[in-house]
Amino acid sequence: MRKGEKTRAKIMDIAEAAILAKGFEATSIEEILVEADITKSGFFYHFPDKNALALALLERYIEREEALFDDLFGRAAELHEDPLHGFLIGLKLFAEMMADLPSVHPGCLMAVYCYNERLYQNEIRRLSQESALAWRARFRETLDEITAKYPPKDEVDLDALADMIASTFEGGIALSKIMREQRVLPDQIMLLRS
Amino acid sequence: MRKGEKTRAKIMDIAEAAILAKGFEATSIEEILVEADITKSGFFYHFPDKNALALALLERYIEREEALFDDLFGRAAELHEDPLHGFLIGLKLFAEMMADLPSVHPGCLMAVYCYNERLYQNEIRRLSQESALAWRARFRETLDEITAKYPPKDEVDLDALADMIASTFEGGIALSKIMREQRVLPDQIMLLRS
DNA sequence: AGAAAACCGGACCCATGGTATGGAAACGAG
DNA sequence: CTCGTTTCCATACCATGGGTCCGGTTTTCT
Repeated sequence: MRKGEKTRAKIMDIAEAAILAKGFEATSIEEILVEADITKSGFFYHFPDKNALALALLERYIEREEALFDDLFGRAAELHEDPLHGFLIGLKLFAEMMADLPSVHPGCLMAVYCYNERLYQNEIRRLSQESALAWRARFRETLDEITAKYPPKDEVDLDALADMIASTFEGGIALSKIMREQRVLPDQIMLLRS
Repeated sequence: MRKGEKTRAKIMDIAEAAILAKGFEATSIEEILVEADITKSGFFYHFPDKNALALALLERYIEREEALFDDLFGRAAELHEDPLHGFLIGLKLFAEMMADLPSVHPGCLMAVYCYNERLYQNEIRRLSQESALAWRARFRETLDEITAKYPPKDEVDLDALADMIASTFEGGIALSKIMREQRVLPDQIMLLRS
């Protein structure tokens, strides 16, 4: 029982790195087998097909990201009582984390899939959409707290503002990758703070 | 000479739509042949391989986008003498255009390629990077004009600010696609104006 | 010890990208 | 009208990669 999960995790680690680096279809099962030192049968024992792998990766990715942000903004909230300042600290922590990456951000799995969307993967599309809505809800909550204390001068669509945060991440990651400049993403996050 | 270019354009039109909808690798040459009503030989007469098609598409895409923005912000600048207001009008025009699309934005080719980057496509990576730098330069120029007239209160990195515009587009497009909500992109652009 | 879990081996199928060759229409310039 | 170039078509073929099948073997847990 334990061994199987270890192999499964190994496959997923290798696959995730390769997929973020090269794209989903460009990552062959064959190369995963070689790196994981298993056989084709071994792979298909864990995953019925490549899509199942993609789905499992997405699920794990979303879980991890949410855990990361829970931790990050949780710590930030502890550091500062005020919701606005807590939020700003959280963003700063995140920007620093991104700036500390060994190279440019490896990429967002959701974006990879959204730009590779094959029709038959509707489960993946659903999960992505659901996750994006969760992000909106998460930041919306924070924004509600903030605006309760600091009413904005003029009317703003809080949902759109919440989306702006996730959008900045996605855009920053994409631009970072395209320009091959690591600074872009953290810069964008810091700009968002203003 | 003329016939050939027509066929070539036809192939590219079909391919672009399919690639934006499904991704690069998910778009088979076969389906393009069927839709364009040509044979395999016909295809490979125009493009040595699939990568050449990808490259040609990217080149055309970048040209079109630049022409579009030249036109958009050119018209906006004519409408208003002031650089800041001209710029804001340009953004609004763009947001309206995006909101008027029949469905969600089909996607950005650069993003598709950046999330599908195979090692051997360095020409594509180079072109994307170059184009992104051109966007930065373009908006940087506008920002220079604006800040010359309206000096910002506090120090800002104008390059990062210029990147923010492209980043908002990329992020907005990605989120639009992921959430399958058309409003997201224009909303983000309008938010950028503030 | 014995059942279940976690693989290995290898043969096989099919879709897809790509090559090679030998032509046949279509078209433009002289 | 003709001749060469451009623009394709037809067919056969190859390699790679996803995926199936199935029988066997080792590991692990109870």
